[in-house]
Amino acid sequence: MTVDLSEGAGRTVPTLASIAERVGVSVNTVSRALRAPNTVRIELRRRINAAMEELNYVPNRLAGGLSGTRSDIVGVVVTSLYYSEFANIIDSLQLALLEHDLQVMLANTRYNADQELRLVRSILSWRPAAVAIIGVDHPPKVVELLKAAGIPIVEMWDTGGDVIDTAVGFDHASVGAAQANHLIAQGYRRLAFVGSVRENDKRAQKRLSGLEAAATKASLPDVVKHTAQQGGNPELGERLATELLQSHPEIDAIACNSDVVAFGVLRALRKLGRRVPEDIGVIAFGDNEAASCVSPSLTTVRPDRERIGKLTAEAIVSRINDVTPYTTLVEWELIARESTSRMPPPSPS
Amino acid sequence: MTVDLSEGAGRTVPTLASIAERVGVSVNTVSRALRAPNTVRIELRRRINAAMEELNYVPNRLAGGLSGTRSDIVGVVVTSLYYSEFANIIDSLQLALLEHDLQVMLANTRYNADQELRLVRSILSWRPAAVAIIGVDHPPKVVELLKAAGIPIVEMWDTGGDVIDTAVGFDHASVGAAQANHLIAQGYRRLAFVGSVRENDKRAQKRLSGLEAAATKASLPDVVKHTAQQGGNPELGERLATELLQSHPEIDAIACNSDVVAFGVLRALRKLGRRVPEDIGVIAFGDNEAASCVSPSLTTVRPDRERIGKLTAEAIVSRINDVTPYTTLVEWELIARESTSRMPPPSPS
DNA sequence: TGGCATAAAGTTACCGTTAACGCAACGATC
DNA sequence: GATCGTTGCGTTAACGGTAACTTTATGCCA
Repeated sequence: MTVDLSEGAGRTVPTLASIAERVGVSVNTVSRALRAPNTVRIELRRRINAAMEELNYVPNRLAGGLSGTRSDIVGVVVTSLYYSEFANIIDSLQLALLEHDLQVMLANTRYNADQELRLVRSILSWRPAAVAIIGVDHPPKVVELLKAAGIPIVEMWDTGGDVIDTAVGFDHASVGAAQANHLIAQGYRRLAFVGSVRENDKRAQKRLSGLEAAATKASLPDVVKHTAQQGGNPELGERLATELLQSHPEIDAIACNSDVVAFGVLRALRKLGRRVPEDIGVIAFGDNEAASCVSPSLTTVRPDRERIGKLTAEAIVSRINDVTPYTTLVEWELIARESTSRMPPPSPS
Repeated sequence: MTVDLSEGAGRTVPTLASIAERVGVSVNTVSRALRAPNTVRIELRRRINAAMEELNYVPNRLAGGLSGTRSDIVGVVVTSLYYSEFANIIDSLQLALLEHDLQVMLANTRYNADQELRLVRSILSWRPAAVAIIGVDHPPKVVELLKAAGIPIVEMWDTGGDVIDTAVGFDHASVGAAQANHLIAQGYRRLAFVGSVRENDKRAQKRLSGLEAAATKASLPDVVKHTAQQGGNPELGERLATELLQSHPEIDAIACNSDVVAFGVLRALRKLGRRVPEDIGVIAFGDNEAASCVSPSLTTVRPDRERIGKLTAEAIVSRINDVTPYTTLVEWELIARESTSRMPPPSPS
């Protein structure tokens, strides 16, 4: 069970004390040379740095975090890592946090509420300086723990409802409404919704609700839903679309919960001989990197993931510096492409 | 600069001592109730657990890690988080580590060697139980630090060369060779290579070398290379392919460093009126989720990312338990699709 | 030249947990 | 009934830093 320290690595990992001894100063002086260099004589500082370099000293942040007041860890809790759904958020978040010497500790709940509780607990046990978490809907116990931690909590991706502390995201219901309205404007009337809508994916549910509300408002027939609990992928989209059109051949537009599912939907429609966008329109959500490259190119909604990551980092730093909690709305954009372009573009009169 | 503890959270975070006091036992007994429950009387244990529940106790792993011998952190160093290149590896790695209560601490070097050194140092400062890192080619100082840490180091994605400790990956040169051989078998002769090949992306360089070696071996003319240092995306692929065919119209096959770049290459070819696969073949690497959904569907190489993540977790656990270092070769698969299917499939005689 | 602010280094007391050790109470053994 | 191994819990000393405080050396000014 012990970690292997074989082949000559028998010597122990250097500590502040090793450095201090070697240079002939107290431990605290070495610590100061790191934290507050200008309180140590320049010449002594140089000798200390040389010793650190020589011994390959790496500070022990466990000890630092325990002793000091700062911990430098930011817990990041996402619901999925699959495909690029949240990877780009983590990417830009991590880059921005790096400038403040904050380290990302990652957890992935896979849309599982029990797992979420366990992982949040686990993250908190590292006494992070802040926690960034996907979504604003969490089990009560999770909310309780996060609140009790007394650290900044930034909820990402979604907004609205009971924000624990600070939020950086957008309103998913209005995304759904925009999807419906775009389809309607393009002349589609019999809408369907297809994709992976997991029990704990409140965002997907909100988008669907927004879509349905807009359809109702436009006096359209009820949106036909055909969803699954499993994760979204092209194969799922292909299957769901095939089944959907078998039972509901009248459908003339399919909104997909994600681009990846839409890719499969497009494939199904091709196999079924339904022309897109003439016979059926397809709209999705996510702006996958391939959305503009499939044919027909996919109309979708592009949330600005890089910006969410960057703004989340800013929010974390602000909150650590005692700025009051706030909510930031992040822009998203409906990108109309071939898969829904039934109407000729308005004449530029 | 201090963390906000506003609105009634004035009370301090509970510690083992709080629990101990409340139950009327020593701190160590509470600690034991967590670590070795069967050394504490069942009735007492129940009271301790009740107190923990009531106070929302979350153990402080900084303290635990400092005091004990175990640290429960696994540092994961990747070169990119963009798109799904490594996200799925992290995903399956994290899931597998979870079973052993190991927490992922993430760092992203963005193919920057200086950043890699800084991040490895930062990760090591958390005294992780192990480090998983993309690639087997690292700056000397990084290797030195990782070796000196005296913990299991698992290098992922690539193999060969000087492995620090343990590796889980595949040989990228043979991927390149397979790509070339597939193109050749399909009747293509004038090969080109296109994509993002960053200075620190040794894997891309190895694939390219393998491709060139195979082309040379088959007595083909030199592979025409048109690469960029920036990250790969469809726009890059579109630009590079357009430029390539302007200067080298004789090219009849393009190997791409990544699927995402290939998506743009396909778009460029469509715009240029070159038929794929008849006039030009396109092969890529990565098996992006959309590869089977673009048209023509993309021939590509699929590395088994889930398996790499899973096997890396296994390697970490094995190494922590003192199993000797080893290297695992992970399978990859060339998936022939429409973009290179110039030859009729061999008759099944 | 004495007095005092200031700079530079040392002392000491934690931070919250684990691990080694100690010790009392108890049942089994001969 | 003295000996001995268990069981169950308490005591104490780290772990490697940080921060508050103290001490010593130095310079400056009246």
